[in-house]
Amino acid sequence: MPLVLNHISSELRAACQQFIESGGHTTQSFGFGQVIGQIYALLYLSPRPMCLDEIAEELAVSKASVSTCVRQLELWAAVKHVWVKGDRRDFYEAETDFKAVLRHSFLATIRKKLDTAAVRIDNVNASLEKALANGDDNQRKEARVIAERLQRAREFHRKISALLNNPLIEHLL
Amino acid sequence: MPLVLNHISSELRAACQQFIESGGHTTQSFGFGQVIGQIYALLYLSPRPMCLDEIAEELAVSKASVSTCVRQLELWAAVKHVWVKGDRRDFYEAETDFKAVLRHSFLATIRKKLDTAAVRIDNVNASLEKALANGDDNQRKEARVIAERLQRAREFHRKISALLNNPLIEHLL
DNA sequence: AAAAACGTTCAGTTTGAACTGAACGATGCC
DNA sequence: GGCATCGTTCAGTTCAAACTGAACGTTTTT
Repeated sequence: MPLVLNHISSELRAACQQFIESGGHTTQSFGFGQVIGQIYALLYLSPRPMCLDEIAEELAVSKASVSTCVRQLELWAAVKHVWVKGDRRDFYEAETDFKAVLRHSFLATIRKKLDTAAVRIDNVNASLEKALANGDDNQRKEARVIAERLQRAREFHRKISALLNNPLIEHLL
Repeated sequence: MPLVLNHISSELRAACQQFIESGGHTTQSFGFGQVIGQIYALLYLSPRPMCLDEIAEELAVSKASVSTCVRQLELWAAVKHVWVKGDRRDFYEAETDFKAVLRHSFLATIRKKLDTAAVRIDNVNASLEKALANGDDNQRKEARVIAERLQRAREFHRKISALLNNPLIEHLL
């Protein structure tokens, strides 16, 4: 059992496992799986880079999960690929700059969701214009009221996007 | 069929349904169900308060879902209870102040998740102190390194909490 | 060239949460 | 008092996403 955390005291090992479990719980509560948080927490505590098999064995999960999750973490810039000379296995270590991780993962995810929502609202607007053009007077009046509300929703959406892209936020961290 | 949106033109009705569907998709992508977003979108567009049965019929979902989701929306201050005199049914209308909704729903949810994460990290710290007290020299050295990393994680957590509670954010909206 | 090691992929399973349908208690109506 | 209406609750179902196990292609080793 080449467990990375094996040589440390049992109390410390328990603390690390709690931390890893906590990381898994956190990511799961945000809609990403729990394995992804466990992997990041493990790499964050590990004194040296780890390869897929080590991670899988340490966390007792399948290597398939580790493969996909590590790729996702790499997309988020949460882990970095590390080459160990003389070893063709892929080693990974955690990005300890939380701000960078947050920027590439959480905020990026929210931005993406908001963007798809914006596209959908645009489609609504298209339908709305047809309604404004075609209906009779009473219908146009109704349409104008709803158009106004949709306009407000769109404006709010714009404000949220601006807030997420505001560099001030990262300054506050 | 006492559908609220029935008297409007078919084009406008299509636009509303798209908007409702979009709302459902948005809330679902954030981990709340899709019904909750559909209900809010429907009430947001509705010119008059609606009762549970009307909502259920309009969205073609069970009244049980509407009951629980409306209660959740009420917790978030996203919908308001409205009494119609001479009618003992519960009517609801949408809170159109998006900032208030965001404050009570999304941000509150994130704060809550972060708090539970903090509690878990505190537990880790407790285990860590035992490790620092008990082990031999080498183990204490290891523990100090990990303790430092946990300290950084905790510090970052504190910053995030501060950011979420920073009134400046709501100012930016 | 054969075999072993490594990472990826994909179909299948598991799991957890959303959603439903039916039963229930409460409240107003006749 | 009997009956209908309304909202809630809870066990059961459905459904989607996470996760797994096995197969595959590629690269290295002997």
